[in-house]
Amino acid sequence: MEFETHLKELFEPGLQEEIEAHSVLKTVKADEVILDIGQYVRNIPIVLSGSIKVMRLDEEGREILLYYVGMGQSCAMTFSCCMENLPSEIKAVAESDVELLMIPTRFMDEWMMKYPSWKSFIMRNSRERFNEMLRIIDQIAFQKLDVRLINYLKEKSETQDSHLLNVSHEQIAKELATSRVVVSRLLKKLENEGDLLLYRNQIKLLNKFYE
DNA sequence: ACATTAAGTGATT
DNA sequence: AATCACTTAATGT
Repeated sequence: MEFETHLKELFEPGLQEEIEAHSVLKTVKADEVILDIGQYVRNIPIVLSGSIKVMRLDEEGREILLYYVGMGQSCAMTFSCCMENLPSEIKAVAESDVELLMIPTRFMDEWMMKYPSWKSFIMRNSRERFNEMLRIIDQIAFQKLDVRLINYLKEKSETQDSHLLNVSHEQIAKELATSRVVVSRLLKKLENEGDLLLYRNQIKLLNKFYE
């Protein structure tokens, strides 16, 4: 099974033996709940095949997708939960049929000290997760600002009754409560898409902008 | 020619 | 998205 080959690249020999000795292989069918909110984490899962979706519930009990955990990855939330022995804040469901390697949480501390590769595995996972969620948040926030900027420009051209706006990126940033760099990037994107032209202290809105 | 300010970019968090 | 650090372009003196 590719479980062996995959782990050999990831962990040093001593740790591989420990994993084999202490972990339990578990297979989960698609749509099966692996970890529910409020449950205590007893095992650190490592996904060998398939993928898991991790979500949380909002006030109305609707499910919000946080991220997917794919092969060779582990769930970052379980790390923090099991360290402090706190109940899970998240719900994990098998997206497809999944093969999991379940490692009892009691090995966390010990392996952390003993095996550099375990530590970097945990670190890498946390970082990947963090970056992925950051990207999602940025996309949502970015779209909001994108719309706000476009509305701002439309309003401005209306009140000034002109397609040529005399305004600096810095001024716009101030009005939209953001940074100049962000405005510059957004405007640059609009320029590349052919919606407007940029000059120093001036922005020319093209016909395409109003479509 | 030199200083100052606006805008562009890449990398990081 | 925000911030930093740095570059490049435009303007003013």
